[in-house]
Amino acid sequence: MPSAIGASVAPDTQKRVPDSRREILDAAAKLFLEKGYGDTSLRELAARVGMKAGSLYYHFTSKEQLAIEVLRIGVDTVAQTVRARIEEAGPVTTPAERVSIAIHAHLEALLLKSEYTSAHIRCFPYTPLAVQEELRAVRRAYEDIWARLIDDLLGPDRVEAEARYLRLAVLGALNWSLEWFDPKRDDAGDYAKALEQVILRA
Amino acid sequence: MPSAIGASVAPDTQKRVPDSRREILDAAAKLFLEKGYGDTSLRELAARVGMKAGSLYYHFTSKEQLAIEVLRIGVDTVAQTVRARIEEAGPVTTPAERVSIAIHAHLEALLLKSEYTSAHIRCFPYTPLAVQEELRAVRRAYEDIWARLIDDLLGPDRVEAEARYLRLAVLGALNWSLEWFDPKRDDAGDYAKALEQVILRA
DNA sequence: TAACCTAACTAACGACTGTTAGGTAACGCT
DNA sequence: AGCGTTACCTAACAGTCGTTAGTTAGGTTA
Repeated sequence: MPSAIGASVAPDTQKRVPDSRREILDAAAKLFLEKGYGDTSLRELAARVGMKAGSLYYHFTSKEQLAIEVLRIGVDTVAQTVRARIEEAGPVTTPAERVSIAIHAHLEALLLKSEYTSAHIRCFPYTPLAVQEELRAVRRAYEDIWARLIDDLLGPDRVEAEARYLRLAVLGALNWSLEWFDPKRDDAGDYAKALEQVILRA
Repeated sequence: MPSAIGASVAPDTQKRVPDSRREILDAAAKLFLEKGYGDTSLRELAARVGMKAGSLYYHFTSKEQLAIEVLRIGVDTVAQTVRARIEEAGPVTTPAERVSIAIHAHLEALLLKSEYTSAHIRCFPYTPLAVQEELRAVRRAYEDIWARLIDDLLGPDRVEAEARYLRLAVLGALNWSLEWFDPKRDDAGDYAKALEQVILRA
């Protein structure tokens, strides 16, 4: 009776096995976000997923490797979110429209969607140098998306240094929201709109 | 020969005694800035001022108290810098001029003047709750300066929520500069001017 | 059934943490 | 000359850290 077995398997196809690895990554992202890298202990992390500290080493070779993986997912998430939203808007958008879309998408990933992204933004600077090295490429790739967006916005007779400062100002206004955003009080979309208004007047 | 003694004392009046307490605070600010609160060890801090860890307890009652003192100096410095610059400009300034002055002053304190201020900005969120509690009032006082500045800029028919978002966006763009500012490449005044241009178009 | 793999466990290592108690030189004041 | 204070030291406490070695129960495959 293979059909009966097949039928009984069908309803819960995607995670018959409790995916411990993903659970660890999820919990690590949350802990890194709320405590930072150095103050996150593997024992507390293990406890949150119902394990002992030593068992984590079955899934990851070291705390640094774990951090690399978490923070990489963080950048990838926000980068893919922004790219996807711009793609969805079609090929005939103005530079200003694309900047607006990117602002909304960045905040969506940072504040609503991904603890990985917020963990990255918050604790990257206090991570061991080996971790920072490992993430340089992915971070650079995401920065380049914004460099392109801002360059298009300012047009061909922009001053390069000013474009850079504008980009960093926008990213600062976006990322700093982690420090004050309160879901009970604030709305990510509202803030995106406010920010978009300020920027799209130049 | 009291006059001779008096003359010999005069040249070095202000710090005949090497002010260890201030040296510790200075070194702590630097360490908090580069490593964060949790990863700053009292032994390394002591080593930087030529002491042993236990000796720090002659000057401070705990690591938390030390952090409170460092971070408080950080806010006080930036608040006094901003207030002083606005004061210097005289009583007949426009709201836009005052915002411009505040932007320059905030960046001056954050990036050039005070490791205390940058230490505060960078590691406040990862500080023990007791420390955060202790600093709530001073932080609030500085926020209020900016709330006033932005309110004046937007005028009486502003929307309260939008004023708040604008204020947080500006402070985000300012504070985030800690993450990318490189004295060899960047100029704090230039960034201030770029930022001022973006903001004073609304 | 025997061999192997998976996913966890326990127990311990050495290093490091903030903190405290007690000791000790050097100094100013009486 | 002696006393008290200042500003440090040494040594240790109890606890935590990341990490490793060795073990074990349950499932899969030969």
